[in-house]
Amino acid sequence: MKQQLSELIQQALNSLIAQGVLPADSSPNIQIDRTRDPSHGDLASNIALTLAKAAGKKPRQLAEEICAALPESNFVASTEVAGPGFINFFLSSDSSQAVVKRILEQGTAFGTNQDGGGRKVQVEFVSANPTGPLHVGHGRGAAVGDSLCRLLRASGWDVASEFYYNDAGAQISNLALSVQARCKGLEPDSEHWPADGYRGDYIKDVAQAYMAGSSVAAEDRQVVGAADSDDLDAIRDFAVAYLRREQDLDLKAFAVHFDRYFLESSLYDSGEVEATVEHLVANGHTYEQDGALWLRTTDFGDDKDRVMRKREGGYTYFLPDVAYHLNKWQRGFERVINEQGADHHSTVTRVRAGLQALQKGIPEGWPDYVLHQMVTVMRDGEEVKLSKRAGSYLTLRDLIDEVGRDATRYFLVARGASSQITFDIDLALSQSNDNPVYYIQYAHARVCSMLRKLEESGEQWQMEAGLAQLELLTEEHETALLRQLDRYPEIVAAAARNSEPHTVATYLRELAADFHTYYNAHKMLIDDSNLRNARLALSAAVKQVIHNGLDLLGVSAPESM
RNA sequence: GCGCCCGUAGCUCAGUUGGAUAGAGCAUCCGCCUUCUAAGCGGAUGGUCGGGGGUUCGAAUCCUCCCGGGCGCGCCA
Repeated sequence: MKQQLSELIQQALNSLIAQGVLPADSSPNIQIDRTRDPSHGDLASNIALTLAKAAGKKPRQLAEEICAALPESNFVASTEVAGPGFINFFLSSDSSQAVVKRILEQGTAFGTNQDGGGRKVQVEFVSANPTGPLHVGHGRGAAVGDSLCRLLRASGWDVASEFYYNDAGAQISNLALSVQARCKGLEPDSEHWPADGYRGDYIKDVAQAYMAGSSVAAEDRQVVGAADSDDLDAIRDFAVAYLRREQDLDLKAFAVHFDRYFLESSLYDSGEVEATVEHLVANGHTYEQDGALWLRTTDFGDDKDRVMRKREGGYTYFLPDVAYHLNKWQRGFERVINEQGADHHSTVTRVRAGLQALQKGIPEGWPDYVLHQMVTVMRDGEEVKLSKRAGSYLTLRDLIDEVGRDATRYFLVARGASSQITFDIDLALSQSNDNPVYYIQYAHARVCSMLRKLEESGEQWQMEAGLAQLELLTEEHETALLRQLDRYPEIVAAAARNSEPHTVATYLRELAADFHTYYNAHKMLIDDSNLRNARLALSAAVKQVIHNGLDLLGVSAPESM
């Protein structure tokens, strides 16, 4: 619709240029917005405001001339000049009602677009190390990242989701030592407890399973406990598998799927870490100091240089990070989005700098990052502290068990990633209006309920008849809904383009509100079958869009509540 | 001290990427169930968009300087 309007305006501008009203070199990008206020029409353009100066005319006068030059069109009912010089477009009722037909014909495909053009994009998210269960912060990453994948898929991208985890560094050593300590019967208070050990009770569970010779099957591996408290390698392998399985269960409960789990250790096994070092050295961006090997990342925008190889010989996490991203690039992902907690934001410039130092033609701003801020969890009016090493530990699965998957996902994805959020368990548990997800789902269930009710009375909703009678939808609440429905494809496209899934949640809240208002103002199961079929067609369209939108958020659309 | 994020109604947050009179939910107050699910609807109250400058036809939005909060600033990840 915007596209068509844009063409109309362009034609008008062309004829004004031909008349000499506008300078020949004026080629503005034509901006068209949806109006906030229906009295301003359906769409509006500020074109006259931006061109007024070049034309040497007052904006309103120029707007009048543009309106006069607009070609006839069957989808614009009228235009008017308003305010400082906006051109407001009122769509014909035919064209605004047609959205219902498009929705019902396209079904789940309505709202999708081809912006991605089949190009490959990779989304990396969660990427928690296997040192403990997933917490609410990971949940936010999972909700945002998975929704992002769904949005990109809906926008024509070839999406690959990936979970990267460190199974080679110091944290894993600490994990192994902690489990070993538990195997030997030590408690965290003991003087022999490992210095940076993990103190949580779940470590005891791991140790018990290991000593019992349990078999553990994770998404990407299977391990049997060796029951030998002196075999640290066996303990490590078992602990990693055990905690990986726990995370698998967390993610499954959250309905989040990954196409691939990428192990840091594989970068060592394949020699990619070593090759990356050699390449950086060969490029002359490194130097030795204090017995360590440094990369001069300050040449690429970092605020200080970074150590790649420690004095004692091992690599820092930074180097495998660079090797990993080179690996992504070489796999052909021209677009990569890393969804992470903002507490790791310092890696952004570092990784990009490392990639630039490789001189492989990787674009400067590659990859993209979506950083989510912290989640504070409240219970009984008090903050729940989430320390992995301390005792009390609220896991993502606890939360899902307590408040439900839909509410948890919705809450974590409904707000902009860059704002800190408070997850109030009591509020989420209250099953009241405080849970907007129910409000949206209820709108969906209401439509289902009406259709059921109609069938129970021996009637059927006739879609074709409804679509043939859309002209009957002239009530104010109906035109408001039509306007709202028409926005949906733009919402999806913008959310995917800007990596902002929360805008879909905001939109669905508004759509549901418009529907509830409509539902209360007008009766749909009426004797007049033409009007009934038309109203049910509109309602079914709302149902479809809510279904599609909730699916993008990973939230279910129940038929009854 | 340096870097990134944030500051919008009493509370939680939106704000269509610079547009017209700044919105929603919760809370408070007043109404609506013999009518398709009241997990709903209607109305009222509530704001110097943290503050000062600047950019322009036009700023919550962009620039700058302050104030306040969060997170980083390891040869941890």
